[in-house]
Amino acid sequence: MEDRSPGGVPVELVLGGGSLINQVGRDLRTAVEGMLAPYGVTSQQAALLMRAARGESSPNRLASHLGTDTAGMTRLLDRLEAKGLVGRRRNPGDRRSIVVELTEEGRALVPRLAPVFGRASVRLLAGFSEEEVRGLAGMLRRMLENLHAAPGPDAEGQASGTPR
Amino acid sequence: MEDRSPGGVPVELVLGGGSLINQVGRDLRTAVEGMLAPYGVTSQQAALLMRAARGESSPNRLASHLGTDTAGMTRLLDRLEAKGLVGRRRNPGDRRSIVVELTEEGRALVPRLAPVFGRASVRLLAGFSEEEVRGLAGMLRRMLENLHAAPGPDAEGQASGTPR
DNA sequence: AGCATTTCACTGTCGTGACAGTAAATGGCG
DNA sequence: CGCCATTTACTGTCACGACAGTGAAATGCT
Repeated sequence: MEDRSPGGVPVELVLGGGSLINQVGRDLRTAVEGMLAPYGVTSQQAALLMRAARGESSPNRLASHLGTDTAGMTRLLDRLEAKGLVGRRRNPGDRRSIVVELTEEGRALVPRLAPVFGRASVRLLAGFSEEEVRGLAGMLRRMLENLHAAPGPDAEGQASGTPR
Repeated sequence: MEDRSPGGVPVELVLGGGSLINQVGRDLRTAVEGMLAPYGVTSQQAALLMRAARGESSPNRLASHLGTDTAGMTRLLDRLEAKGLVGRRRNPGDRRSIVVELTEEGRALVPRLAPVFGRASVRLLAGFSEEEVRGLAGMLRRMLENLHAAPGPDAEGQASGTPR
């Protein structure tokens, strides 16, 4: 399809863990983590707390929003439970599943976390116009779609409805 | 709920591990790893082999290119050494440091790895114009600079007119 | 109803990042 | 020349992310 000459593609965007995209992601994560340190939570943990505070209570669904799988969720919840920020409860309607609940302490922490992500955004995107940010977000979503599309070199066809 | 920070910045670009940037980075990594599976190496390992083949032989410098630190490098080299793809040698000029050398097997693998990254690039950027790719790369670099710039909790006077 | 299939959370394992701390080797400097 | 700060690779620890496999519960099918 409208493909591009492989030679023109900057491979450093993709190269291993040193890829630009991964580099930005990691540094961003590290920066956020530094800002969250005073609250004793990591960026994943903060993200989970904020999601859960908004009503998402199933590990399964939380996992998809947080970019991990249920295995990772189990341990993430373990750590948060150990910190006394969340609790697990059996779902009476479906006894296979679990209800994630914030503790008082967890609930109290949430309002302090959101601003951190806001400040991180501002810092990350300093000097970016709104249009650039929109363009960036759009490209990121397109890349995500490209990756989720057919794994073969001849990626094609693939309606919408990304699984995540 | 406040989903945007001042300036209309979408917080989901930054939110925890579910951030768009991290998501793309991780999915890209996973995709590349799938393509590399036949060769029995991960994307980091492949990236290291390619770098080392180009003459970079100091763990210290390799680490910076691969987006990790010397601690990560030590273990990465451990794994590659265990696979028989690289060898370590003491640097006679500076006995603190190490020279990373590809084994025959490692050297033989390198030519097969590069095309994988090329194909991954093509797939990731399917439908992108060259101009978009340039813009994307530029924005990624600017974000990197922003992150490295102001480590303070109070974003150093960048755009958005943060008062000092 | 009875059985196969799915779904869910969980456990085990591997590969990475980030950070702290260490020992050996260098280099500068009085 | 001897002392000290720095550099280099390494070890220990924690938090993830991906994948495979498990047991229990819910669903679907016959």
